[in-house]
Amino acid sequence: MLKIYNTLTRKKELFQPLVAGKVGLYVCGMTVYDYCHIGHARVMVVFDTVARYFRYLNYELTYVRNITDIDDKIIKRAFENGEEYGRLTERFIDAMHEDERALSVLPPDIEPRATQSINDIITMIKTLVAKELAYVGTNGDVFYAVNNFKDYGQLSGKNLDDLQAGERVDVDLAKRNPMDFVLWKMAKTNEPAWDSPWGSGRPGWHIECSAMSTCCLGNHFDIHGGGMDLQFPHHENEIAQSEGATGEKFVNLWMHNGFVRVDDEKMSKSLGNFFTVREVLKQYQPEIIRFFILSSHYRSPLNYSDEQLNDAGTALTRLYTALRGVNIVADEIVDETYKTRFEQAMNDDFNTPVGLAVLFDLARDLNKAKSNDPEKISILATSLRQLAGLLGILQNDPDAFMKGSGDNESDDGKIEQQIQERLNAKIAKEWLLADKIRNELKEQGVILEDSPDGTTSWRRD
RNA sequence: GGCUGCGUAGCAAAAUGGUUAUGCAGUGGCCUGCAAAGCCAUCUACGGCGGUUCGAUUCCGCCCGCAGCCUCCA
Repeated sequence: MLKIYNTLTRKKELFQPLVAGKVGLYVCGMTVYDYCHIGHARVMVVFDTVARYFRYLNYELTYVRNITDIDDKIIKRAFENGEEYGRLTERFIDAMHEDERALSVLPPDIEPRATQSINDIITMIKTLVAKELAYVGTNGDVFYAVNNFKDYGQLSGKNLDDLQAGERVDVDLAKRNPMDFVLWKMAKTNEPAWDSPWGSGRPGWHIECSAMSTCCLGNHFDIHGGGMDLQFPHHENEIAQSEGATGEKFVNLWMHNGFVRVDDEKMSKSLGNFFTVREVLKQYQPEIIRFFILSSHYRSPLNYSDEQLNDAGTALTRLYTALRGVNIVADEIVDETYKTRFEQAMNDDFNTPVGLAVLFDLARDLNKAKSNDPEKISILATSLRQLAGLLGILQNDPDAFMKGSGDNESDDGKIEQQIQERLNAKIAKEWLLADKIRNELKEQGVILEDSPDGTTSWRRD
């Protein structure tokens, strides 16, 4: 039985789909004016893992993740670059998809874009205006009137009276209430704009997600997710907009993932302490990043450091070492005990660290079977690979993983050649020469492992 | 000021009212020409103070510390 932590109730709840056997999942995606950083990678990997698990449980899943391709920062960046904003967003959407593929993140079923949803957005704003939940401010922008939505604050546990509006940012005098937020923003000269009943402008940030999610999944759907920082005001505002417009409950279950931190501080664009995915990929294999992300629970903070990434690499190598040289049989059944343990972990709010612990136990069993119980090797290896597949790891060829990527093949050839020389030295019992070759390779980050049958395998450290 | 959440061994990270997490690192052993990998064994824990309980790291209260949100942010 799958249990998921619901931010709305602050409790783990038994997951009950609105329609038996089906799940609608909406996740707030990226604003595309820069490369994805590790924090974005966490959202992608976490919800990809959630999606994989729903499918594994045989749910018919519709996974929607939007792209914010128009907003103030995009306009600003495009202006700075002297670039047309649409070109800028196309570039970064492509880059995002590249990063995604690298991290074995499967594409969502629907990837709606704000600029392609303008009609739906305008329709929703019209409804809100008609219901007096929205009004035109003194500057012509359309605002949402938070005072007229009685449940405002239900998700974040905030009380309108307790919020200190204006403490950190100037209150916009065009609004009736400082907490009111913009639905439609009037365009300045030369800004991208769309026609609307309120004049030429563009949608506010929050409204696009309300419009796109209800369009793709219906007025009322199962799960909405995103980063912790979106809880307030973004998701709170989405609830106000959607429930205000449709009169129906918006979302049953809210999932929020924790932040990636650097030196115990949130990784964010505004702090400038972020590492982009492509930057990190130069140093670490993509699977190591994925493993690193899944090694902590999705709601916990995740501290980014070289030490952590190196540990993740070592740990992953242990799993691949267990699989090395073992023949995986495609139609072999998965071991029931491990399968049950793994499912119990995942059923408990997607507890991937425990899931990984199960994989390590499995790997140890497999290593033992190699010397004790050859008949079990096949089922254990297959189980390891299949269960790991639910996390999107361990699907590569073990040798390919351990020999690393990105290095050219002539290097590999040279290494093989030196290994052969060392094997000859070993046969001649010239231990000094053999050790010298091994040390030289070690200097280059190549570790040799002799096996009992007289062959030598190697991996990159 | 208001609202969340967190504090576990050298590091990372889970679960749990009484019994082994797991990975890395350390120590001892097996294996090996020596290593590496692997296997076996083993040392380091639950921020502080009270309360509930036969028993609390686990539940409750208070305190201390940390992070996040209350502006855009995944």
